[in-house]
Amino acid sequence: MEEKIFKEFLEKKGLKFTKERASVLKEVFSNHGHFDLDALLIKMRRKGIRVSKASIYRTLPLLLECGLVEQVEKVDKHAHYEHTFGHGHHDHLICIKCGKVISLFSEKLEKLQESLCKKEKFKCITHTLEIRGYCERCGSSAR
Amino acid sequence: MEEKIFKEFLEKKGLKFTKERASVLKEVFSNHGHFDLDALLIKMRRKGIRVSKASIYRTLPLLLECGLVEQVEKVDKHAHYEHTFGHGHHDHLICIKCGKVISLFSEKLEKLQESLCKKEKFKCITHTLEIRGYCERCGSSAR
DNA sequence: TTACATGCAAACGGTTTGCACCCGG
DNA sequence: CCGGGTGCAAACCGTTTGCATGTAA
Repeated sequence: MEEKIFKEFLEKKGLKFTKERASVLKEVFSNHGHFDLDALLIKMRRKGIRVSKASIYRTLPLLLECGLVEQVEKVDKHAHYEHTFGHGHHDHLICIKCGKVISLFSEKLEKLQESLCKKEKFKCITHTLEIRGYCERCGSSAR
Repeated sequence: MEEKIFKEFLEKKGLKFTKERASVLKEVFSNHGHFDLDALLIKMRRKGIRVSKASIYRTLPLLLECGLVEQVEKVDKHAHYEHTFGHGHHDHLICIKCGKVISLFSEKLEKLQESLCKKEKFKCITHTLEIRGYCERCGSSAR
């Protein structure tokens, strides 16, 4: 369970599992799909959970560091995230019209990337593949 | 030649080919490799070329739009760019230690992406693959 | 001549930080 | 009790913009 992973991670670093961190974690895992920081805050406020924006900003890097959350780039100008638990690494198709994000994972793609890194003697840690274009719905009406 | 492409692009949009735009274009194409806006400005100042930061900020989107420049994401917190003329689209390996950017292009990778898009009925316009890790030099000394 | 561009400096807006108080271990 | 955490508001800083002036076509 994600809470256990997070707790152990914090403990290992001599950090505390506070109620604020617990609620951010819980909220992040309560929906699938990507989110941005403001949306997260708003949803938490609606549920009556009190956390400051600063705490969310301070918690997210920890979640990234322990691998429970990944960053999705370039949806718009702020950072977007999504939790990884239960689906692991994957890539994204981002619709430049409606903003929809389609996740996909391709074993073949991962393998190919690995071999490209090997060719360059590059030690791959993470990667991000983002394909921008029009989703099925927007594709037909696209200019 | 890139200047011709840019001129035609501007003309088509009813915009002007000013000396500021010309010098930004020239500077962008005077070195290979990626750059950020401040570095570009500093280099231009050193050469005695006077352009305001605002003009560079206003010129770069045009260069992106006409495909002469592409954006490289996530090197650090500001936007990085590179011109595409003479090498076309390619992907990046970014060293998270020294910041080195290795460009690579793989036909196989492009084909694979295309077929993934087709499967999702997604009309691909652009894509970005960025692999972060350690380059050969930093890989050995990495913690 | 007349849009469109430029330079400057001010405004923006997402993210980070300093600080006084709080609390998990 | 102590060292890390929180909330708040201010500071940051890259990017955008308003405006008076300049200039390509």
